Amino acid sequence: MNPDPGATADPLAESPHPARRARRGSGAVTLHAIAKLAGVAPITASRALNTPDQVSAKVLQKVTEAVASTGYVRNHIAGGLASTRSRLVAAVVPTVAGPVFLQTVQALTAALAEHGYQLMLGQSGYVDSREDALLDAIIGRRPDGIVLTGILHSPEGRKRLLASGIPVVETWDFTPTPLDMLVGFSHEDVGCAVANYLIAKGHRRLALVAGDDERSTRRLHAFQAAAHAAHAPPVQVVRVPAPTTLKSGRSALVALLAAAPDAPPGAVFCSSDLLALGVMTEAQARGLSIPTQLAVVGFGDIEFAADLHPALTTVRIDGNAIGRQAAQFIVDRAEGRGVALRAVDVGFSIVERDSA
Amino acid sequence: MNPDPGATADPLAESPHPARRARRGSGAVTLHAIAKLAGVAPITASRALNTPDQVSAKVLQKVTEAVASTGYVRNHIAGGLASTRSRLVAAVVPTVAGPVFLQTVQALTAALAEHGYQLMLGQSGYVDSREDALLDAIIGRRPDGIVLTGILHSPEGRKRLLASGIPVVETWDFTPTPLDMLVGFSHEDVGCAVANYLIAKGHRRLALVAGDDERSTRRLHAFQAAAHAAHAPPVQVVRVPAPTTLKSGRSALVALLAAAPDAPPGAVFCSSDLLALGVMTEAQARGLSIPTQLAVVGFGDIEFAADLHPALTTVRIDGNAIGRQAAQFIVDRAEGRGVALRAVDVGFSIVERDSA
DNA sequence: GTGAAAGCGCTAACAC
DNA sequence: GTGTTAGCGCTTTCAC
Repeated sequence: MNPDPGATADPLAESPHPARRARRGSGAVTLHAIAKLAGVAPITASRALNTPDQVSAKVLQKVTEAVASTGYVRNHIAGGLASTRSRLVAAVVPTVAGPVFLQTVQALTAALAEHGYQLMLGQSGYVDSREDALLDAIIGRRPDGIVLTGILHSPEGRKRLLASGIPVVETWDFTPTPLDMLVGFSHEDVGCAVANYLIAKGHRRLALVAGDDERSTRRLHAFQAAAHAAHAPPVQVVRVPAPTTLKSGRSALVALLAAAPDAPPGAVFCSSDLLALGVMTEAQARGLSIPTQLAVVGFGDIEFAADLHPALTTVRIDGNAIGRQAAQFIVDRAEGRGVALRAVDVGFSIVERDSA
Repeated sequence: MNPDPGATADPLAESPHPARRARRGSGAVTLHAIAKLAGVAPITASRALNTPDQVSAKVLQKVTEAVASTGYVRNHIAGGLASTRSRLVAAVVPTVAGPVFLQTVQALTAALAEHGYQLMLGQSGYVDSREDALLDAIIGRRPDGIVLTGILHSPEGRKRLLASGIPVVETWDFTPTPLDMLVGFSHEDVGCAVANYLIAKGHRRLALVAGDDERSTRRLHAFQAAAHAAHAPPVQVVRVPAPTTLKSGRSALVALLAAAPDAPPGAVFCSSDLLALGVMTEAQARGLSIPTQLAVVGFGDIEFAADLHPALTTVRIDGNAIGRQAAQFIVDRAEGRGVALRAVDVGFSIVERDSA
């Protein structure tokens, strides 16, 4: 495999021990070999790679050459053990398949990579049982930080996380009692803002289609409260199982129409853009005109929301900003920088397009 | 932080060295502490955790109790260094934001977790420059395997991967010259099959909207060849930049219609479902009826393809199977099991719905 | 600016 | 079935 022998093999041959045990090792080039090639101590080679300005130019050059000639790639596993800094960060999502957290994961991965950190991905699923095993698997890798997106169900799990001493960033929410650090926004404010937006547009008969997860529920309650405060009639509600799909959006509109044939809603707020697309699809299939007969507002500002027909009015969350800020929090903490700020509210905005 | 002192602190106090250096360690409970608590040697505690049937029931119980009482979580970093098996697997995708590889990543993550492996995620982006740095970051973590989805641009990178000796699985393709292991399907066969399908449906004027990536190009060529073989008129082609979007699908249909106002295509094959949704959206906006005036075929069978209106006819790839098989390959290799098979063709199927 | 020694926490190899 | 020993490959501490 290695077309360049000689250079890498010899330095190890003159080991002082007269062959006691045969321990295999990985066979890869080690920092020791680099040091020998460069004629310096291992620690000096280490410094040349990690903190180049702590060594002389001559040493730096020799080490660099040795690295280039051998194709050495440093072993972060060993480094992590010695320094108790793995430069690994874990992200936990319910599932990667959903479109919601993708942008966050993408931004997180990219931002971490810039600082030399690597992302580990864990899926908590929608079942509690897996969560504990996942947490053990993660903590066992001693990441320098854990980013939580979506909820962590078990209180047991929260305890374990806390006990591990690993920095934690919770995202996509803005709870009053964070585990550690927090990057998110208020779901209550979203529900309230959308209700007021629709009411300001002249709508009275409001409806809401929402997943049965906790965050959607919070938006729902705030939405209802705002409608009530504006003296609008009671909000017509349909809950669908999470994760939300286009299909459940279609069914939800059917249910909505069937429930009140005489007084159909004039506007509906969906707890995801996919749900909204489902509502729009069903409306179109039934010849219901949007936004004239039914106004639709989504949530998430999915990539293609602007290009739908009609273009979807929705709530935009800056998933990118969340990912970047989460990365920043963890890197700062790992680097030992004292962070004054522990919670960031990235807010949201209602993107007004054609569907409402 | 830890509300349960006493149990964990004492065993370490009687260290034989009269305090020479102060090395801090992580402060977490170690296997040594567990062993002391259970009254056995560290290696025995290790065996109790890793290979429980190699120890007596009594020892197993004592160790289990010690683990429970201290909340011990084993350090995989240290274990990985000692055993040269990190139980980490890297997956490289162009970007997590695209819907294409999500199912694969999800299945991969889940399947690996079942075997005690954890996924590291790397984004190669659409720029070559990042690739080398990413590869170094990955190899430096000494994963037990690397799963490649989407193309690896640089031949330099391929060389590095090979030299690292890490098992590699390439996915979503079936090339004749794999780096190592392979799970995918033939893009040529897809292009050919779709062309024949449309022709069998009586279509003659075929069009194709495709991303400018390599795989789409291969489908494109096969599609053209099959159309030509069936004596159909030349295929009308529009290329769009990768990653494909709903928006570019809309523009593509505009371009298609503008290019041949007198002889519009009767059927169009899109290189992604998102593109197909864009074409359908634009068609609907223009009052063009699908499938009567224009038949549309997508690629990928995105989650909501069946629920669109009209339901989208598309090419289904079993991303789940790809992810699971890739995990199997890597676990088998890591476990030292000789694998006879090194390449699996998962095939594809045309899912006939209403749009074509 | 450079180095020697020790050891991070675990497991492979060899005993018994 | 269990223990002893050495050491994975790196970085920390302390010393020059």
